[in-house]
Amino acid sequence: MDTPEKYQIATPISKYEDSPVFNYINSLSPIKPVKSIPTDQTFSSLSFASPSSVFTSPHINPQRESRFLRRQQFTDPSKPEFSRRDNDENTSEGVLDAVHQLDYLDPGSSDTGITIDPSNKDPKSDAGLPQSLKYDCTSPEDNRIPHNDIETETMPEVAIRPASHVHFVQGVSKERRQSFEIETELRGICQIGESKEAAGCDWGKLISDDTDQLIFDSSISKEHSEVQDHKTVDPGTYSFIATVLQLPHDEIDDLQKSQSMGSVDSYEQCETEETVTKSRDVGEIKETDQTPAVPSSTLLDKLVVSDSRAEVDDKKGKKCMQSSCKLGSQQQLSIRRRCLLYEMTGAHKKKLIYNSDSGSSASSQSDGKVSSDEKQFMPFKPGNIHPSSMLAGIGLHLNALATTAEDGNKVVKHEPLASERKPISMSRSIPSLNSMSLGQTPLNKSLTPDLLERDLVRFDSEVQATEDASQTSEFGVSEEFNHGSPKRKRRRSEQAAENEACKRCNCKKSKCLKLYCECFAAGLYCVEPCSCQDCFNKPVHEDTVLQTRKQIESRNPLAFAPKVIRSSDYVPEFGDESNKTPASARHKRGCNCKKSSCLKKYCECFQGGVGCSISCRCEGCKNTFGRKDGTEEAELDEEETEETCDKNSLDTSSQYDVVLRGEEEHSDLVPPVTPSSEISRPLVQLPFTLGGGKPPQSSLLSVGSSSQMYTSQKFGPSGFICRLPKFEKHLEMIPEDETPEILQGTLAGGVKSTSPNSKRVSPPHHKIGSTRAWRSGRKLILRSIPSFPSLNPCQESSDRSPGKTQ
DNA sequence: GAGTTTGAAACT
DNA sequence: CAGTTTCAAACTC
Repeated sequence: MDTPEKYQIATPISKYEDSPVFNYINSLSPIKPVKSIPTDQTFSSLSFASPSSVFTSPHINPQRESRFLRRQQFTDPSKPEFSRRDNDENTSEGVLDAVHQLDYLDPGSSDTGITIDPSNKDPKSDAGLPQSLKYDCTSPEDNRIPHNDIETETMPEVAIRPASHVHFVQGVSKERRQSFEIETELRGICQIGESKEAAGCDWGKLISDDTDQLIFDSSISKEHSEVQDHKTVDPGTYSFIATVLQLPHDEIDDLQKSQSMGSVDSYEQCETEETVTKSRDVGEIKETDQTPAVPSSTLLDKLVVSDSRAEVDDKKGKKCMQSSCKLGSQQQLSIRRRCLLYEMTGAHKKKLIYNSDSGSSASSQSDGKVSSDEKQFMPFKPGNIHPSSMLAGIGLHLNALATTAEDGNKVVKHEPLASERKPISMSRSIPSLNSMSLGQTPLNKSLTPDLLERDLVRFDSEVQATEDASQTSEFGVSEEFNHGSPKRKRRRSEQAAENEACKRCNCKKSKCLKLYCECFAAGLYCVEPCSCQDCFNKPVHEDTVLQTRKQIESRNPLAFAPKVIRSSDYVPEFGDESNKTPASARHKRGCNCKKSSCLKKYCECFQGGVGCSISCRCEGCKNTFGRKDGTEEAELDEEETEETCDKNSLDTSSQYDVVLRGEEEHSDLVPPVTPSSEISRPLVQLPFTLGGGKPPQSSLLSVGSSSQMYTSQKFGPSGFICRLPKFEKHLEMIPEDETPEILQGTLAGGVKSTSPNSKRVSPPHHKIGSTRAWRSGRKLILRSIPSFPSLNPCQESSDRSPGKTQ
């Protein structure tokens, strides 16, 4: 083992050295290069920029870097790929990966006795790297010197990154696919390095590098002042770094704690502690820098952190496991992961799941228990529902999201309402956790789809808010950002409840066994209030209902999925609930309105409180929530979709700038979005048809497909691009989740802003790593992406369906 | 509450 | 995949 590891280690190092970055560093003076900052041009270059160019012109990169870095950071969670992509870039990720790897190794190693490694690492890392990191964060000035050195190194890396980013975006899906392998390799390398004590050093370097990069980025993005960089460094970066650095600490702490604690409890504690530590870091960061951008960045960071955390948690969890009892079965580990993830996203989700599964009772659980319960439960249900999957599910079913997002509070409320109606439980059939999570969740869940559609937006926003809150809380930052107004949530929930309560069908010929029937479509049994005739949608005819459902699903797996899809994760940044507005959601299929101008409930988009998207084939769209052209809702009123398109085309250049801005601005941006603000919106339109067709698996769609769907949706709307223009102007921020996707989509799709009217530009349904998509937080979208597809070619649109690119 | 309009769902 | 029919909600009166 050791020998090979050493070799590997060497390789990584060599990579770094070999990497253009290194050369770069060597050639360049370490001093901050530069931050020439952001010239929008860079963006253009970015879009076009080939990696090589990047290498050649570090300066340019730096500019990008700031933004990109942030983005990357945001994306980081998902990014393992990035790291892989560019080994050089890996610094931050690499660290994380290393940590993960360590964790991974740990379990196995633990048996072998390797377990020691982690401890070793931790101490080292703590002593060496972490401190340095903290140092940096706290006192940038002091650190400067080191930073400078580091920066020099990072610079090159950063420069590289931009290119990688572009590629990444485009080829995310592919990369993700491959990312596994790459990650494994990287991890292996990192692990090796770590395993060696050199790892400690490496770690330190890595961390320092990361920090530097981050700092650098921030500095670049914000200002020329290099020194300030330290101060200004994005909280996010800090947090990110901190998280990275913390990992070791956390691990150590966790180990200690876990040892003291024991099994599950230790887990929780570990997590909490981690969160605390993170929060601390965050706090430090905040203290150091609280630039306006901070909030957003912090949020992003949080997201990222959360991701990292998830990883860390996993690690910790594993460690805890080992230390405690070695509960150690992989299952347990998986459970923990899940738990962690859930926690990250928010307990509410967990609750929802519970609720759905167990029924109302579960949902009612007091918060106090919830945590424990959740964890316990989590394993069961979700088992299927992996966090990612959950998200996916959520994405699929807004309903589910709504319910989940809302958490116990809402859930409780809703359930009663729903309770009246019995959801059609596919459970028996089962398999279905997946299905459940995906489309069918609604059934189990008391929540009616109606709510979903109608209230989805609300819920979504709420959910996001809750998620944010949860995340923030974890970080400790929540206070600042959390604005989540429980009140609003409650209102929404109540409203939703009302809606549900009111829901009833009036079917006469369909026997309530077709999607015409709202009850059936919602996965609910008809109830008294329904005035349907010859209704078969009753528990008595359960078999019939289930069969029918299956048939329908076989035709269209997403038939029972919520029609309105929310961007899911996009977590509104600080309390901007405004972001949560319905706008964030999109109708999965899009409407086909011709006479209603999408201003009446005939329009499903309008009904769902979401704006029309590219996927819509509506004519004369005036959807107040957002036009299909991409105009954001608020703006929508004006219509002129075409204009938007034109703008888009024009914007391309400007977009770049905007995009860049997004990073910082978005923080500020916090779009006050009215409900209409689509910023938050995911743009997503579900391509729905995964491949134009319907995925074969009906109920099974579930997780996998669902997740995919979800992601794809996000990506899907190539039209997205069209919106960009406005976005740029109005919203610069885009949820990370979306952004990457969007970017991908845009890149891949090449945007076809050209035909706003074009009725549906079929979004590429790529299913990029679904899991990641929801994950974290938001990333700023690089709006910079020019509408021109031309860029795409570089980017490997190949990943994405070529169709999009057009 | 009846009739009309509308667009999704279902069918061919 | 496109066109048509069926259906039930949304809307109007």
